[in-house]
Amino acid sequence: MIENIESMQKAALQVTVDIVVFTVQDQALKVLLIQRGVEPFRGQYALPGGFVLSGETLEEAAFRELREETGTEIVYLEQLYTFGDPGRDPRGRIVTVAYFALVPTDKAPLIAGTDAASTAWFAVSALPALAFDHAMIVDHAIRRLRNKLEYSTVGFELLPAKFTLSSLQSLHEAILGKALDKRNFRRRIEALGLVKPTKDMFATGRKPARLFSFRSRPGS
Amino acid sequence: MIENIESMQKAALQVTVDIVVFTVQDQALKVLLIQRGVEPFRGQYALPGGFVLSGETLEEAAFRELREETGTEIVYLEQLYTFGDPGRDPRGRIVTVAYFALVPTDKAPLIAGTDAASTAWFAVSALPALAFDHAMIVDHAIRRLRNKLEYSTVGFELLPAKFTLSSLQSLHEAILGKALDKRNFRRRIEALGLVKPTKDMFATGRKPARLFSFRSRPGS
DNA sequence: CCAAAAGTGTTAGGAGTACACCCATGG
DNA sequence: CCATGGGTGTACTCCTAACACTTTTGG
Repeated sequence: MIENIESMQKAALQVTVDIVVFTVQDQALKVLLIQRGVEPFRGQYALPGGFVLSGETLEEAAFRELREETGTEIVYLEQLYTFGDPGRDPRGRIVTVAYFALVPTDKAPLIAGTDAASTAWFAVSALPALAFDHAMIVDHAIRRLRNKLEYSTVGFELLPAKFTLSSLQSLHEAILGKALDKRNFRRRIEALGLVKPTKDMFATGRKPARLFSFRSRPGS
Repeated sequence: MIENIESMQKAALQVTVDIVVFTVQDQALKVLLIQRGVEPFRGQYALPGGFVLSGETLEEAAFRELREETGTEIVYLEQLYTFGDPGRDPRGRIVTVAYFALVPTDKAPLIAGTDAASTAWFAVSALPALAFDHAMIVDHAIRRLRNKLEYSTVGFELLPAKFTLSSLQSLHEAILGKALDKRNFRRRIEALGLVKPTKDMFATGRKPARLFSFRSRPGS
């Protein structure tokens, strides 16, 4: 730790949070981006984010920026990694704490945005050029999300309260970018015990599908 | 991202790095701590660390602080988590990027320290009270280390260039804090293919033990 | 010859993967 | 009646975990 005020001053830096917000729409994993209205990188897309205020935690800053910039209702937020190379921002030394967030498909706003020129969802398979080092941040976030899906339950948060197993499967397929075996998928989900059948059916295609919901706590 | 200089200034914070340095000595997982010479928390132990300078990356800051404060030769460094709650440091708003590091047993200095009052290794099972929120940071680091040991090769870095399988096993046991089955452990290590036998034997106890070394690249 | 650590195989259970057919419904 | 997505079971492989005895050496 530091031993005197002088070196503390010397080291004062800017701290931001940037959030990689994911949702799944039309069978594709998508990221929320904002088109910048000012230099640098004017006109290019960037992650939502902004400076951390003195009285708030890093998480609070992330929530606040999302609210202000996109009006998005987040259901999951997790710290990702901190990027702090000098030169990552042409305006000066800025350290950013990156988060990743999930929004349920049915709550993902098509547009919003208060202080940002324009916000839009982009499929991760077709991202535009990104400002700063945001391409690297998005890349980290995608890897983390895919990774977590294999050993945890992250991703469940992207669905509405009641859902079919087929929709859960296609959600996983969209995130992972590959097809999954139906029987193995259902067996694994059942073994996790995090989901329970409801009385309701969903009548979309031909045969009605059972709707499931999340079990809040483990145990029956 | 931010849109004007004014709010940038408003948000200027202090950024530090803190490093949880692990080694294994005497069958115990240990952490390097420094006794603070100044207020706040004067006399209490804290993690090595300090402020990030304007021209260096976060990693470089971590390496520099370790060199300056402890003279320790690190073989592994990984970013852990960023802690930034207001109030975590009584001197003001300080965001710290925590790292965890590993030092080989044979290179862990018993003492060192240039600008710190006194440095010492503490077994994680018997830590003193720590300054700031450092207890929480150490806790995160231990969980991460134990976790990584089960699905990766982190921890190998703690051994000298040539080592016996028994010493590798007791290293793992010290980190995990539990006993492992000798045959299963050897089978798993062999399956990983990261280790190869050398011609040398080690004659400590009664029956001499084969010395192994790391294979730098996968393949024969 | 004995104490102490080195070294070595087999079996059982669980998790993941590959694979194909019948069912219920709306049009 | 048929097209469409819903729903189900079995066999194989691989990884993990439990478990005990023989070998080599120094004293």
